[in-house]
Amino acid sequence: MCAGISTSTRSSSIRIPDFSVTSDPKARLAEAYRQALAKEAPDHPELEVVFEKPRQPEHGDFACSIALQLAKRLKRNPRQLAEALTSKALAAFADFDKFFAGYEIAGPGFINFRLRPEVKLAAIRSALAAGADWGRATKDRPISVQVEFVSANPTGPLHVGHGRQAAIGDALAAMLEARGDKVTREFYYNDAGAQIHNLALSVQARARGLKPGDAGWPADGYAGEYIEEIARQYRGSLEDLEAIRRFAVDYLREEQDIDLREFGVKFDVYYLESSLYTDGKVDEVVKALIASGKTYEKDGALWLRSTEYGDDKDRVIRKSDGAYTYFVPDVAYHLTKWRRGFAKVINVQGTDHMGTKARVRAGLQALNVGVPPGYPDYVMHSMVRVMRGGEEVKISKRAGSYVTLRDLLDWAGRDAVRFFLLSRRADADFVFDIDLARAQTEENPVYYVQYAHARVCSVFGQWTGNPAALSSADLSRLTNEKEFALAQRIGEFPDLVAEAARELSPHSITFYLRSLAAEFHSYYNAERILVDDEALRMARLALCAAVRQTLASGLSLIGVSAPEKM
RNA sequence: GCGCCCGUAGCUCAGCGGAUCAGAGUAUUGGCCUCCGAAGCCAAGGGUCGUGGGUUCGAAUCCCGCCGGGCGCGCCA
Repeated sequence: MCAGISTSTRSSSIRIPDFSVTSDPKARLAEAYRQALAKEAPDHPELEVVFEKPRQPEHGDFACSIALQLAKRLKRNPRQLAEALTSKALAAFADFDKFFAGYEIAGPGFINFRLRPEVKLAAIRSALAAGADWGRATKDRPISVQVEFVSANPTGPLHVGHGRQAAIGDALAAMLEARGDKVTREFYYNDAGAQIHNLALSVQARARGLKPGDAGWPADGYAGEYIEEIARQYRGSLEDLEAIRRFAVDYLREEQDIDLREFGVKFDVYYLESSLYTDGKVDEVVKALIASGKTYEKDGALWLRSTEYGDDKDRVIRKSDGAYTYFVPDVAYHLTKWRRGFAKVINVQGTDHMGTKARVRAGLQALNVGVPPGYPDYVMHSMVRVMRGGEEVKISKRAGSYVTLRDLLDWAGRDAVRFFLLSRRADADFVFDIDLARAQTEENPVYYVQYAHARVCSVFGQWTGNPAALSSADLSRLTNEKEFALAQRIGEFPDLVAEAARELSPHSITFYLRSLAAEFHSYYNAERILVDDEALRMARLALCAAVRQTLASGLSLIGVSAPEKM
């Protein structure tokens, strides 16, 4: 929210203009127009006043099309309405001139506003004052949010899809934290059930000298090379399947942890599916579902009428052989999330788990314990294809049937992999070009952003002044358009983070960083920073310091390093 | 067959609560280092936004059909 309060004391020096304005002029403007609209058109409360930054700079800094929307409903001339709304709105906006250089009614009825340059430049002070907290916000009443991601079965190495999830989930968590919520990162292990049984059988078979395809090899056995490694290192009895299972699961969990550490992802909670059985939570859910009256017996199995809660078909709870389906622990697990007090839960999953969304929500609704209908949220991401040398890579030796996260890290490194995996919308198909990610000298977007940061650092490395003095630099010495644009871009950062967090779209951070880096590179080539004129030099250094802070803060949100040298 | 998602420049992709939306990067071509890092900058060419309708003064954006692609649709997890 717009705090609207400037806590900084007015400087006594008359040489320094007032840059301490922290009110959000856009919010003020929108509010003024909302009130004007309420007077002009009380019958149309559905109309929303939105100010946006026009694509083309000549259309000003903020633009609004409310007059056009209203004209349609009132069947009146949009330009006249724009004038009428504006005169009402500005009459109520006493210090308009303090923020804005002017406005115009353009085209069919757009209202365009131009900020005063010093308002744009004020972002520089804000960024410097905030330091590492730039872009962050605090909430009076933070909510408890859980982001569940990766959640790979301990049946093999992590694949590229898990990598995408790790990048997305960790960035989402960081963004939500930055906006003031309390975030828990959680990993759920499906360490019970048939797949784990297959894993144990596969390791046992390998240990007995069998290979995939041999007579006696388990029907759904795992063929990857890692099975052989596990079998080689297992020292216990080959008859003790339970011991083999435990060994294999521990081995693979450890291996996954190593990859995640290298990727820079840490989890607060690891939740084991098996604990849901040992704690009795699975039984509890079954009883609760039966008590709900929404179950029925058919063909020897127990079913839930999940279609009554938006699922596309009813689900089996207990199979005719007496065992529960995976549906039950899934619901039990999500019930624990609700009971653990997570007001908001975001599950990051691949689109191959599309079906679980309706199922889990339906199961929670059937329990009738007050869980909201849209709980939990899902961010579904599509699959990753890997290209190398102009060809698609489909398998790795180690995993057998898929490319691993480790392959990606070995080929391109953490920063490039993170940045790349976040440079697409989650639900967009994604082709990971290894050759591009490896390119250290050319067209690599990661280096483009990191280079901007290193460049700023390099400038500061050649300057011997006192950094503390930057905060009192005379910003009115900044007078060219590139400087205004850069400052304005910096000023957008907090809103951008808030918006990306709300929309659950970490990719917009990477796009923002590219724009910011581009504007800085352009500025750097056009103007010299370390000029002889000391006041101008200080002002430009202050701008550079704000750029550096914004790049560092943005990169940190997506888990990419901000190097001082490259 | 049903459900969800996706078709935007040669390639990889933004934009998609309509308007001021035809964009970025890359590739191609041509310029810029005696000067803070050329991993950079400046400029040019390149697309009837899959397709056909509809709503609208106005559609890449909303609605419907079709074509093409992905993922689901198990008493597997």
